[in-house]
Amino acid sequence: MAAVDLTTHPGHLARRLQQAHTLLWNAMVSEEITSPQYAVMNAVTAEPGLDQRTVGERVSLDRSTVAEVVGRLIRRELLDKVRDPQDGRRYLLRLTEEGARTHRRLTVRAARMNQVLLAPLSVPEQDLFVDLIRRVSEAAEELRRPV
Amino acid sequence: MAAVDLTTHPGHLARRLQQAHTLLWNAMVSEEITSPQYAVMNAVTAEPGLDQRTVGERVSLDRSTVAEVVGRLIRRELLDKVRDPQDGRRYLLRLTEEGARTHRRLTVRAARMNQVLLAPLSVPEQDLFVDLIRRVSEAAEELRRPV
DNA sequence: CCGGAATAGTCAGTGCCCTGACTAAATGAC
DNA sequence: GTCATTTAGTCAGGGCACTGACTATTCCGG
Repeated sequence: MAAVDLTTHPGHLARRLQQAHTLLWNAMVSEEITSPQYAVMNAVTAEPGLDQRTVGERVSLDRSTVAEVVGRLIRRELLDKVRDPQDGRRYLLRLTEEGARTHRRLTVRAARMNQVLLAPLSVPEQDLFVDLIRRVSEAAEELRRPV
Repeated sequence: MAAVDLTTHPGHLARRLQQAHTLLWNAMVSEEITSPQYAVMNAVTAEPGLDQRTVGERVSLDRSTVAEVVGRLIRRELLDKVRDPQDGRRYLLRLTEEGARTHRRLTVRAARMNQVLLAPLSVPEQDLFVDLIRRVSEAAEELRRPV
């Protein structure tokens, strides 16, 4: 015995929240473009010409994962990658025409999906929820810094 | 332009919360046993002799993922798997001696880790936080049912 | 100017997570 | 009792996410 109730463990709940989100994303936003792919497109929309490392910083992904996601977006011709003439280590990222169109389309759908996802909470609870998650994950990110 | 602030998207925040949790888990609970592996061990502790499908139900994992996680726990000799003599389709799962010991050890550490993870929130906020995540993910799980 | 440190990206390896197709076993309707 | 349906588990394939080792380029101190 001595088993624990996992529904009191925030880590376990975070994983289930993620699952719920992915489920809803596939149903209401896109079956082809995933949420992390959208996040990368969104970062490049905000700051065209970003390099991969900085994109990773913006969306909270490590270099390897960014490289994979970027690779997939390029394969689908939603993203372009060119060497920085100023710094031969960097690649500069930019959305293609189709990438920009896709981003706009998904932005609308993602907003609708967020409403459905948070529908079980009242509006003030929704704001509180977002605030609490943000505070917890930001605090934990600090612990990473001094590595 | 027309980029969106991802810190208002609960899905994105959920992913970051997961990252934060994994980071803390590795630092404070175990580098070998992952949180999903612990969840499976915990389910088997609560109900020894569970089959894989039911374990998946208890910890919110699909059959394929359970099979992988179970496989890794068996390789580490923390778990045993035997055919159900009553039903030749099922495998019954049970912790080994070492598995039970490991589960007890990690339970203590996980409790400490949860405190650290939630430390940025006041105690009433912590309860609220857990309640809100639970409500959102449970509601989304309902949407899966009628598949 | 040159050589060592730092930086951007890649690659291999591990683990989580899902879907869809498949196999083997059990069930149940006739 | 037999055959179609359901069920438990496996497997292939795709995507996310990390670490640690490696390459190429840039930067910086002397």
